[in-house]
Amino acid sequence: MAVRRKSLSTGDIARYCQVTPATVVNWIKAGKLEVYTTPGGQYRMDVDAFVEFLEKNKFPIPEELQPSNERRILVVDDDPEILELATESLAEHMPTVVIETSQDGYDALLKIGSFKPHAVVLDLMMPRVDGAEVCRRLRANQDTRNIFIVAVSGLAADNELVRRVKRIGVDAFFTKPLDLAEVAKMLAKLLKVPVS
Amino acid sequence: MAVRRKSLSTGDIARYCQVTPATVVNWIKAGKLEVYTTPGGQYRMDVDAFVEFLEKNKFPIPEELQPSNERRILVVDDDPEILELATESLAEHMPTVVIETSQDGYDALLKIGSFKPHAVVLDLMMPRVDGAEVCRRLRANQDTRNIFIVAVSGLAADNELVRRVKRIGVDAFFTKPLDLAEVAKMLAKLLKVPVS
DNA sequence: ATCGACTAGGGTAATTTGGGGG
DNA sequence: TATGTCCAAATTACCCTAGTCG
Repeated sequence: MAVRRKSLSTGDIARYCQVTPATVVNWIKAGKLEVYTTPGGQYRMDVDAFVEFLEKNKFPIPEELQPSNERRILVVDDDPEILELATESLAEHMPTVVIETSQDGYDALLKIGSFKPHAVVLDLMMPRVDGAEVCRRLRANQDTRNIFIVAVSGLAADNELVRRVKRIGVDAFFTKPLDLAEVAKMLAKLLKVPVS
Repeated sequence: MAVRRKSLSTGDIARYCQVTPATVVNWIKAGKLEVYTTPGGQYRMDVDAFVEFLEKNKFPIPEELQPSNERRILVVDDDPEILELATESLAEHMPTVVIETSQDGYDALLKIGSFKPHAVVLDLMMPRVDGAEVCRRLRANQDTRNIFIVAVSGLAADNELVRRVKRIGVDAFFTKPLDLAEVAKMLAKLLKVPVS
């Protein structure tokens, strides 16, 4: 089940059902879909209602909509020591999640594509890769825009890079040195998993 | 933009089985095909279920429905015009492969992770991302080291960047302007697919 | 006679295209 | 600016029924 997403647009539904958005609108106008509209006049559908609809019509249910408790987190930092500490701490606080790591931005992007994490803990100061740009790309990309981004930086909160990242819209921001218990708490809250 | 369909209509099935759509509907009504219906009342069949059906009935399985034989190519270039030209040309020369595109290095890395191409056509001169570094990372990573890399550059072959890339070990190198027929020939050879 | 597949027609569904506003 | 969405009209594809063929 998509963690972040609670409502779907016509485009989302269209992709899931392998039809065009126009067709979805037809369904809505024919009263076949239980939707509501935003003040701006756009249709939204509840994920649960959509899954129910899929089941009723024997549609194949996409993997990310199927109930599953697995949560995946990718931790990115170029310092292997921090990486290990963070991983251990997060694993201890959230025993149910699967954690992977990357030491640089290139590997992180590759892993995001294949590992499909629900959340990324991202050190913005990566060598040779622009952390803010990575955030922007993740938000711009259809397949990755629902990934929670927890940004980490050694810089102060009023730094230009940091401001840029916040404008992009990360879900949390921490400064080094990291309070790993706090990071774990935030991740647990975002992913709705138990924390210990 | 050869994108793989995940669901089939009666017309699609009819073409594959060399019968008329009406006959396919008969099969469906006789319960021989496992389908679902859109809210509008049109039949859809899952590709996997269809392949299973074909196997059970000893039908020959069309190339493009065999995921195991599927060959995927990712084309990366920041110039959308070149991207389109290249994609069209490659698709024409190698009708059986699936082609995806990226306009920049960040997206390329994400796509390599998720799309898992068998070959990458990589313009080395990407904005904000070091093309040679991407090559190096692909070669260093266990999951990506077997991806064929076809490097492309506007620079002459004795340039420093080019020498660096060649040292890393790409599978082919082309200079712009591209001879797309030659690129297709090389890719076909690397991937062992028929070329037309 | 029966069965499975094709044909033809009317009605419906889905896609395509282009334009406009958030 | 770029993306996603909404709408409407035109086009293509599909469903159903009844009838035909072998």
